[in-house]
Amino acid sequence: MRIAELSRRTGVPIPTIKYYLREGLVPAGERTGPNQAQYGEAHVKRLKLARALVEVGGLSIASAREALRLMFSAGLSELDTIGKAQYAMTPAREYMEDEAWDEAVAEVDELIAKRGWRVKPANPARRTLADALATLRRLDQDDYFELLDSYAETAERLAADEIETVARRGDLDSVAEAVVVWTAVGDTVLASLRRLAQEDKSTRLLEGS
Amino acid sequence: MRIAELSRRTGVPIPTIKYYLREGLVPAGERTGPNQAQYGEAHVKRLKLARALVEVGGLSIASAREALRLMFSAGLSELDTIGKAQYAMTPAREYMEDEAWDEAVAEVDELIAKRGWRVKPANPARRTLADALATLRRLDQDDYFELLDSYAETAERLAADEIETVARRGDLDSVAEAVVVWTAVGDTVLASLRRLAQEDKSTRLLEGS
DNA sequence: GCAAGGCAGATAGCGTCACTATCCATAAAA
DNA sequence: TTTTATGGATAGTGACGCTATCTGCCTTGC
Repeated sequence: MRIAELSRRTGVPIPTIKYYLREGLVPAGERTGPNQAQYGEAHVKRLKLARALVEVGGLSIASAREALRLMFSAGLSELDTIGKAQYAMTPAREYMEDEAWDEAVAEVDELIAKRGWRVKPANPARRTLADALATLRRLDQDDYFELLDSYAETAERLAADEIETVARRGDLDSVAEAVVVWTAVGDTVLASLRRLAQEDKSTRLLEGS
Repeated sequence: MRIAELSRRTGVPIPTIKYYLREGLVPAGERTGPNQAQYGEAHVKRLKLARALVEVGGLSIASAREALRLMFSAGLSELDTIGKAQYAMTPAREYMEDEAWDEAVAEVDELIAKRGWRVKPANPARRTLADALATLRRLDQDDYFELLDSYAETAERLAADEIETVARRGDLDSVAEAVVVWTAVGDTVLASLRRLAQEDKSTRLLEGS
């Protein structure tokens, strides 16, 4: 198919497709002439995937490219490729390194140890979590920390369900795809559900008083 | 205190404080002359709060302003103000309205009904969730939907814990503050914990095979 | 009392990001 | 044979979150 059909099938405007091609989110089509190329189903899929990561998952173009690259990399049989794809999805940030930060880092390490989680030191989620906890401390939201165990418990159960479900898929390619998509879009799903449940609970609470 | 100390206390550069003042994220100081103003503890707190919403919560300046405005609004005794503050934190987006979208909207309604959640139709999380589910459908990630109940269950338990903890606070101002901060920063905490737990579970799974 | 520096407020500028528009030579479609 | 579409290159756009500069005034240290 040509670019117009690719655009129609995915809902992505042609100039945007060209941009994604330039940025390497979508591989080039098969050239059939100086100014002609053919695209296939793989391109449709890849384009939909790229859009989902950027639009729903909120990834930057650079992060999405990296995640997609790892996801489709040949050495995917090396098992840590999937983990690296996850890492690529956490954008780097600068952290304010004060006492609250040191404390938060220690707290994260402790939590991981307590849960017996086996997590590499390089996992960027460690820093992101520490930053969030440090922020809460700086805002004197101390009672939030009572909830941390409950959060961790919850996260663990979710992860168990997710990994179990995804492991039922046969091929590794398909597993890698699911991990990336579920991570990116799953954040949104979970956050939305949490907001809905919060509204319900607070409505009931206020009604009872 | 003057602006230099405000900057020192919060770690926010002076030009940025001036920008936030212009944008209404932080109220003006008390004027003591044509070009002098005094800031107090309230300004320190408000500034830290604004920074947290923008940096950790990822809110736009406009969303943060709205959330802060509602959070400190006089009519906070009207109970739905807190809910509105939540709504302000979900950025608006455009949705692709195809069959997958209609299906997803119905799915969300069904889920809410099944759970017995009392949620206003205006809650923007409904649309956000529908969009995420529609995206997963378009990517043929059908097995994800097996997890939805588990996600909803999880979200409900989390919300129950959160509301219970926050309700222990005495004054409504403090409750409103916690709701906004916990919503914004809590998303990050939960997402990070989920990633950490995922790495653990997948490490164990791969090791066993 | 007086120079040096800080301050509020206004205005303009900057850098990044994710597109979007234009142009060209060529190729396909009507 | 017009007309439209295409790939690739290059340049432009608009939003966003700051950041820099300027001006007239005030505070501070000597």
